[in-house]
Amino acid sequence: MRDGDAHGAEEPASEQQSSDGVTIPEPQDRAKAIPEAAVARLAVYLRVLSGFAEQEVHTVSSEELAVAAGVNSAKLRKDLSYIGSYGTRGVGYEVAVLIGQIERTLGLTQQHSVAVIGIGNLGHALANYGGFPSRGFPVAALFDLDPDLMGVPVGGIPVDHVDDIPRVCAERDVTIGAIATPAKGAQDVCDRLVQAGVRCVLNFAPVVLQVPEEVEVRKVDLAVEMQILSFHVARRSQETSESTASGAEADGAAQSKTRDVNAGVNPVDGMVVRP
Amino acid sequence: MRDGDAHGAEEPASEQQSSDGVTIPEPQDRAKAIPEAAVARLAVYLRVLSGFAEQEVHTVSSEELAVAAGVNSAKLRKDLSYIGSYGTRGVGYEVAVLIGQIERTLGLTQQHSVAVIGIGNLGHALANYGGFPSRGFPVAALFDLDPDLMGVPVGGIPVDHVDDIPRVCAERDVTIGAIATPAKGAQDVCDRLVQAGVRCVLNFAPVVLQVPEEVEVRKVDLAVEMQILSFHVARRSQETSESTASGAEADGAAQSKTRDVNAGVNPVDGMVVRP
DNA sequence: CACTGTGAAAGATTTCACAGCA
DNA sequence: TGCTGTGAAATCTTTCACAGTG
Repeated sequence: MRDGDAHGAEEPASEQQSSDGVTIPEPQDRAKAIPEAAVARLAVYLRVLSGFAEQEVHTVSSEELAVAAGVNSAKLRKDLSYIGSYGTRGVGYEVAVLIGQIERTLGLTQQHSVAVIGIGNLGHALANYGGFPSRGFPVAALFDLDPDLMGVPVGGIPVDHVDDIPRVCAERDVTIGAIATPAKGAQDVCDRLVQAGVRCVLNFAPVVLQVPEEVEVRKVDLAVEMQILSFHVARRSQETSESTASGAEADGAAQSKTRDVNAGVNPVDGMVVRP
Repeated sequence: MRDGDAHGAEEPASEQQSSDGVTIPEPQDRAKAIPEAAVARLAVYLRVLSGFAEQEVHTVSSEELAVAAGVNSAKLRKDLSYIGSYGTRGVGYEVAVLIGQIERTLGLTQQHSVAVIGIGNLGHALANYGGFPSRGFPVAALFDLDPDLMGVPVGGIPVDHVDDIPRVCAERDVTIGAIATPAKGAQDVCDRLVQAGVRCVLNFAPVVLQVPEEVEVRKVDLAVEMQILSFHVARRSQETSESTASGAEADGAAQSKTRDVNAGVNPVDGMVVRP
């Protein structure tokens, strides 16, 4: 679920409509027409497709791609239909074409420089995360409060003071800020980022950030994820009642050791690099 | 969001219905009746409420709580209505009561031991994350492949080898596994966790895990979050067209330095502890 | 009177199922 | 024939708006 996004107000929406009142997917508002939920999945498809490309797989059917991405094929086809018709009936999709189109749709053709604020464990992990640069998100700036960290290079980039956020972000053309500070400092850091013209924030701090409506915030909250899992544990143990025949045994196909399809996925994406 | 969840099949749903065919919210399936989306938000309300409790605020209205949590008050009231009627009309909610009821609903009255697999930067961050133990998720076991790490304590817990997952998880009664390994190892680690009886997985590796249907997986994927942000940047810069009067200036109330409401939220939740 | 709790409407997302094309 | 692309139905989620209550 979703998942977790945190922006209150909606933009005034200057709906582009054809004169007869029916919204048609013209180039201009094609982007606007894609459901939020589908966008999130497109990013997943992109990763899976990269895996296929690496294994020299050139064509996939909606069914294959759907299984690899963990969704059903109808949903996948509908999602892809939002970005256009790039499949071949009776055959499937060309991996390279689909990658290109999804990248275009997600705006990945241009680079987005990232600033990481809060260089603790998580900040280190983010600064070193191989998946970012390789996917068009170079980490361009690091910030912290700790005087001992100033100038210390982490993942090749020297740490600056949070007071320099406006200057440094402007200089290095930062478009995304990743807030990995403790809760207390998060809103303050966020305000500085907004001042500096950053319009996209990825918030790891356990706080609901207050931002002007033109700023997009996405929140990653570990405690919340845990609690959602906890809810499901609780719900299950509560279902001690009937162990329905069909429910008892696993789906056979589902459990299998290290499935081929994802086995070699994008090695550059290794999550963790030790300091 | 939202967020992002990743479980394919649904359970066969042995719907409890009253004999006349209308589903009534009996204690048994009360949990089942709560929409997935509402569960995620309940966890957020819980955090905000903890903040209020700490500031010695004993009563909140739906409006206050909604603002602090970044949702609208109608949604908040509906969400709370799923867990029961604990408000007082004309007054609001008692903070302590609400905290208790949400905790009960989310199954937080019992502890859930967590195992972290993959002790790199992210693993360190997770092992040291103060928000877990304080919220009923003690980190009880750490695993890695690296021989140099075996027995080394991280956040007070010695690292074990991934081969010992079944034994150690059973011994320490682990219910949640947090996979912070590189992509390659993730499915293998996941399989071992499932073998060990773990039914809840928080997956940070950029892979779609294949699991039996009784296992719940939640995925946190940084690259995907970035790409969603990228999409919104792209959409906006595409909207170079009309700069609608209302859209140009910020919402006044929204932007304000370090809002009171969240200023002192749960200090124990500090995201990052330096090694 | 102020605020909760909730049916019912509106909107968004998912699923179905099949027409249509290579 | 096999698979895509997509209207239409089903389902889930949000919002509205107001009756009901301490």
